[in-house]
Amino acid sequence: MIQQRPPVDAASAAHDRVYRTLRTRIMHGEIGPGASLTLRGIGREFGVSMTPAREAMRRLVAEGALQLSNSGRASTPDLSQDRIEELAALRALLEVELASRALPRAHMALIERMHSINMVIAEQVQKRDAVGYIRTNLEFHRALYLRAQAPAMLAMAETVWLQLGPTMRALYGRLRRTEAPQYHRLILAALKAGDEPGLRLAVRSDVTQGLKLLTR
Amino acid sequence: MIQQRPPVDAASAAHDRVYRTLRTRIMHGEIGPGASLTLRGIGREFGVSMTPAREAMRRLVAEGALQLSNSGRASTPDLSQDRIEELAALRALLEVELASRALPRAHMALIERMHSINMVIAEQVQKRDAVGYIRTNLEFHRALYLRAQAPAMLAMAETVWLQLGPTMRALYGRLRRTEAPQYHRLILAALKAGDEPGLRLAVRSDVTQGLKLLTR
DNA sequence: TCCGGTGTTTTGTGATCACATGAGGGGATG
DNA sequence: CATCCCCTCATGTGATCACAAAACACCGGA
Repeated sequence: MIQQRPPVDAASAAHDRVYRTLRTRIMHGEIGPGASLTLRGIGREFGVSMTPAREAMRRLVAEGALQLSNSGRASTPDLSQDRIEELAALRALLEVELASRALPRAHMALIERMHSINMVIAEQVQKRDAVGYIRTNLEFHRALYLRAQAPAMLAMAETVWLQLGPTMRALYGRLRRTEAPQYHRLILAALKAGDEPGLRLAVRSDVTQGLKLLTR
Repeated sequence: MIQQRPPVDAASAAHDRVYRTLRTRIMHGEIGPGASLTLRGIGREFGVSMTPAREAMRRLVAEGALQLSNSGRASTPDLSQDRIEELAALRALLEVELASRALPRAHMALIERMHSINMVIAEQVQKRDAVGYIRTNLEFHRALYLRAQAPAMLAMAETVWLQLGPTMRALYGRLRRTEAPQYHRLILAALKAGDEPGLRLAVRSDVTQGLKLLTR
């Protein structure tokens, strides 16, 4: 079966489509830690050959979304506790700064949108929808950080999210919670009040709370 | 010419060798901003086919070391001033934290080694060796940050170095300086004294000094 | 029942090729 | 002399194949 499908630009190229799909899957915790991916398997799923599958995989490995065994096998990372703590510290470092930069640009429309996103989070927590919870939680944070006008910094934060994706899934899957994240309310209150120290503290607390549930 | 060279592991694979060589070249400023790379050109230089050249290029693009035009052409990034400021802020954020974490583990042997590295920097500044200066300067910082025992954080800092590589070259190439970086002495003094606030300030100053020379 | 060896299958790596597209150059026209 | 157009060549993309090595399953012996 010889098919030459000529994509017009990189955004619609096969390797990019594979990359974006897998990236979203991993970031949202749809794949558990330690799961292994094969080039031919990916190619079969997406209806492409090994070449674009390999490029997508390499890209994900470069971002830390996948790790390679010594023989070239790729799998989602199974993070050690030290690594989890380090990535949480990175999240705190980057996201506190992003929130602080976004604060002067956060108007009422944004705060209202974040509030409505938070409502969706509450629903998903009640429905025990772990993947939906992770996705909407990231959406909440990203809505704020986009206002920071700092694309490189946001990209780094997303890379950390990506590395934590499978672990977050495993964590929240074990977790039995019924209430929405408490610190999101603090974030919204600090945003309304224009309280920068309060915002920094609220973001830092929100980011590190998940870690505390794991370490104990 | 059909040759099948079977590498035993990923570290000795052709694509990895190409990747590491290009990465070092970009990080050290051996390639100016805006220079374009072609798959066949890379393959010709390294004696490999387009396949490993493409994998190396994708990896470098994922790390921000290269940027893609809308038609898939890769070139070293020509950063806007906003982006340069953002990356400098990221360096400050990450490296201050790395230095702070390394401080309790910085023994006399490390400080002496950093001092001798600083001597080499002084020589290279006098010889107007821009590439050597960048390389040795990074070695100075990395020697310290390795003690922080935070591999993910160090990897992020190196990613920022990588993105700034070509721009740094262009910057220091225009720069006419005769003395070694002043803030390195402050860093060493703070390390000897165990002075954490002083160390944070010294690292932040050292990281952001290059930016100031550009913005004015 | 558990362990080691052997043959088979799966998997990653790299080379090569066809194809469409974009870039660059040369010439004609204003 | 500048500008637009067309043609050619170079370049990225994706498919396919050969090969080696790792993983796996199976089986016999202790």
